[in-house]
Amino acid sequence: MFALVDCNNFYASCERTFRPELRLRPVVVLSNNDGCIIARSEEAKALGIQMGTPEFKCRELLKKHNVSVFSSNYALYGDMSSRVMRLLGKLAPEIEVYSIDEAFLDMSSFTRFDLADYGQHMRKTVRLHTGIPVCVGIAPTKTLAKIANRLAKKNPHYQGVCVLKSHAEIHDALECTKVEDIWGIGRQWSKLLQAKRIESAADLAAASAAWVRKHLHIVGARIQAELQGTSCLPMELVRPAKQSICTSRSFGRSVSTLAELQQAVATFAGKCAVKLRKEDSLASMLTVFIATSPFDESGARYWGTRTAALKHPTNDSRAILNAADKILEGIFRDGMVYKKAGVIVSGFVPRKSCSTTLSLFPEEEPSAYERDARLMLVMDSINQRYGSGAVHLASENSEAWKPNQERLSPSYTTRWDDIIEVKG
DNA sequence: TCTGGGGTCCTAGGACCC
DNA sequence: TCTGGGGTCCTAGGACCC
Repeated sequence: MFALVDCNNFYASCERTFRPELRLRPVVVLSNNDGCIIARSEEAKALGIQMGTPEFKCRELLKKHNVSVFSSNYALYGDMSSRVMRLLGKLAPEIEVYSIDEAFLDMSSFTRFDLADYGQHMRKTVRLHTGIPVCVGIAPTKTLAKIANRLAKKNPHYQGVCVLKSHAEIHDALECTKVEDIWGIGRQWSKLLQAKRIESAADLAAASAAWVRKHLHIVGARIQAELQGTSCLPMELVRPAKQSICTSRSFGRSVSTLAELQQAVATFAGKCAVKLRKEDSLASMLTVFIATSPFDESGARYWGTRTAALKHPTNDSRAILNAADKILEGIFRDGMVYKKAGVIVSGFVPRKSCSTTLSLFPEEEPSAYERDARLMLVMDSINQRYGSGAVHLASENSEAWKPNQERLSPSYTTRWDDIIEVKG
């Protein structure tokens, strides 16, 4: 048996934990640049505010109902997440942290427990120690646990915990779940399935396996098997190493000149390099993209992207910034109004496999590689101590290219300055 | 006026190898 | 007219997730 523990309205709940007067009040959290609504409290959902709506489109509604609106505060959510996960990790022998707000737990050894009771115990524990409300779904496969969790959230009579164990329980749950609400079935596949009159999860479980294999490929075949109760998706206990790292940003304003884009791309490339060093790996490929707004009907549209191999695998900020700048010059088109840009590093090789070539003359000066690595180490440690951006390459400008966050809450749990501000 | 950011996996097809 | 069999690697594109 697998349990899926999922935090309710996670970002909104994080904000509310530190503002108890907002309990029972509508709260929403915005995406970067304060663009779209990405989290809503139950009260905000009840007002009809949809997930992903641009803020400007429901500004009136937000104002009319005195909704509390927050910019997204990832320092806060990340820290609250790790507190929740630490607690969950103690409640089961194995945990897979699936996303910032959900985790799978291995319940296979809990045969002597009443699983619903234990689910309640988990909920109470997390609520007591973090203030975050969670729901629990328990079932024989991960996909069914997802469905159980959804039912626990939707139907109050479950009181936050839904266990699907017997054949009948599972069948009833599949009957009342639409295909588009199954984990792994997105918009395109829903359309395809509905056209074939496959409308509920029960329909999909009963559909022709050959048809599913042909049209939804191996991924869909696995989903079907999981719905039928055959577990295909095992617990993943260690986070697999990243295969790519991306830093991208929509601009709060229009950008047209190469010089401006160069500064933006240099800034994003610098952030990629820092993330890369944190992962302790080297990248061998670099992608830069620049784009006009997909929503602007008037101007010319353009999506420019190019990937290039780096001369040597590296995580050196200077090498990555230089290469990114060259790519940018190749894809830049004059006369466009750019709204977004990004840098992706990929083709990772572990650092250890590259730096171990021993020098024949160890008394000599350190190799260029070691010297560069030390320089980056010094940069990172200065920034760690005095705040990121304390030292940076001249072409970077984090201040100029950071997203708009006009309604940012204090980082209550990760910044001393912000805690003092709360007291004051 | 104003529309997020960061990921993964799979398939198909082409180039190339012996 | 007849034209093998079995691979790998790479890339683009399409689907999905939170």
